[in-house]
Amino acid sequence: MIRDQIKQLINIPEAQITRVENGRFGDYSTNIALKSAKVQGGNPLEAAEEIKGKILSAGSDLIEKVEVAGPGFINIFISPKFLRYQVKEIMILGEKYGFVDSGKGKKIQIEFISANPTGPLTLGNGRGGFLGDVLANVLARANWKVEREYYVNDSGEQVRKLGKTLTGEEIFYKGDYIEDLRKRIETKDFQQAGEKAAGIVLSEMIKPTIHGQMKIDFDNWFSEKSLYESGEVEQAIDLLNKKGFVCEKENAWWFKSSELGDEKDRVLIKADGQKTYLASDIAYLKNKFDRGFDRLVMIWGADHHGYINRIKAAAKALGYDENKIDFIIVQLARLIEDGKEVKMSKRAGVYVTLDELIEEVGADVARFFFLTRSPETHLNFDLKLAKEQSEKNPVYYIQYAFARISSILKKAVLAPMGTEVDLSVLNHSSELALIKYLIRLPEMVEDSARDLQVQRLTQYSLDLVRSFHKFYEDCRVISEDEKLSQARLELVQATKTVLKNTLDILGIGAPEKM
RNA sequence: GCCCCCGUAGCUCAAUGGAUAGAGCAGGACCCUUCUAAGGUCAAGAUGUAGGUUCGAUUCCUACCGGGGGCACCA
Repeated sequence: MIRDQIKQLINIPEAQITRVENGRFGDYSTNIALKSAKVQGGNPLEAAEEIKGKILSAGSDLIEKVEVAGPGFINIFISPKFLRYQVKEIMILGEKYGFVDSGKGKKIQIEFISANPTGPLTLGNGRGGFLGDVLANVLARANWKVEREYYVNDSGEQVRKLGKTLTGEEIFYKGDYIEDLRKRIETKDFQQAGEKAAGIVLSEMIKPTIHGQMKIDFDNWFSEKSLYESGEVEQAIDLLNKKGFVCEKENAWWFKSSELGDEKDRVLIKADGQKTYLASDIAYLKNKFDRGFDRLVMIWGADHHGYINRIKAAAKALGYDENKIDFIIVQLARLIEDGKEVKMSKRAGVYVTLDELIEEVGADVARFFFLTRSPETHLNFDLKLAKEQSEKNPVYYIQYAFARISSILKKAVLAPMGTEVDLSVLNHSSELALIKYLIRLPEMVEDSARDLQVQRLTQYSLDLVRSFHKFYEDCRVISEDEKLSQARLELVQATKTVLKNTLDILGIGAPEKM
């Protein structure tokens, strides 16, 4: 990676090399002189000049020039020669271009969606769902061994409520699917009815939406019920008890989580003998750690944020490192209709399902829509507007570039295999600018795997494609000039590779024709 | 009352403490006898308010004003 190569030239481990957006200040920049002057005293400009000298004396062909600017920035310009060489590199690596090794083969699990099997998936599930899927793709490219897991809450109160809704004892859920389930389930036992219905909802509603519409493949569907059947819930409570974190109060059994950073203690076993959701969740947490993951990612809706301290407390109580857990809280989506907010409620039957959304705008647009937004922002969702705007969506802008590329390559007569194409004729500013975007992919993967911010990748895909469109406008690829044509075709081919790899990470289709 | 998140252009969103705050949509002016005009070029347009830390703040801290969510022997 280029950042690492520059870092080696500077030879200061703590130096941060950042990519510069504005070409005037070079391609990469470091503020190490400003930082070190702050710590050690002295003039940052002098320190910067010293480092500049160090870089230049290394004589690397990576460097075009180095400038000291402003209060003490060191700006580094990459040489065209090096950029052209990167095109070759992309051609050689192909679909492997953009893989990095920051994960070092360690095991990570991402648990996401995990919606209760009591009804269809809705908007909010889309947000966490696409995020989790893309995160998994990114981490896999950063050499993490990734598992995608869906936790199925097929036990507990919500299943009983579903059962009661079906037997007519009490109405908790509404919607056409409830009528449908009622016809198919004969039993008057609400427990049985609930379990049977949950199974149907999972296999006939949730899974088809996830596989068929969202294009997500989970490695595991983990059943909450199985934790009860295997005795793991009991064992987890026993273990907590042995460690002294359980006490009895008012006929219920409590987890003394307040001793471990939670605001208050939490019930594990209710006075009526029922175990709470937290009890099985602690067993689930233990199960995850025991499976040997080096890192756990949990993607939850904002309504679960208060749960973080409980799970951290449980991790501590059981003797696990709570810092191995990354909680990602995605804010809820608000449904807007005719300019006004409509409160979504599964119980009242007011919601937009993911199936509806994807049918209206398509899977690619739906994905991109959610992925461009950082998880912590509150998003407004207007289905009507989404429908209108899907015609003019950024996804089409991106896919159009891919189609253009494919069209050029189809038309071109490529030099025979093994012919050495001379890229030194690539000198146009649009050509070099495009290469600068191509070589960012490995950085994007490394950064996103580190901070789990995947909206960066959608932004990148737009920047990359904009740069290509500009190149297309400025530089005719297939022309009389045979040498130039071949060089540009190579650049177009490299662009296709990088764009395809980027779209693969995002899970968005790359059409040859539009 | 306490805790978490958000407030950026008319609208929807970006921006590891950096330099001139970026896009798309909507609106304005241009560019097709040329590899896909679902494209390109130009102009216009924004950090809720008040302080603080810093060489430097959309970003960190404090207060305030708006909006969302959470504070169960629910999940």
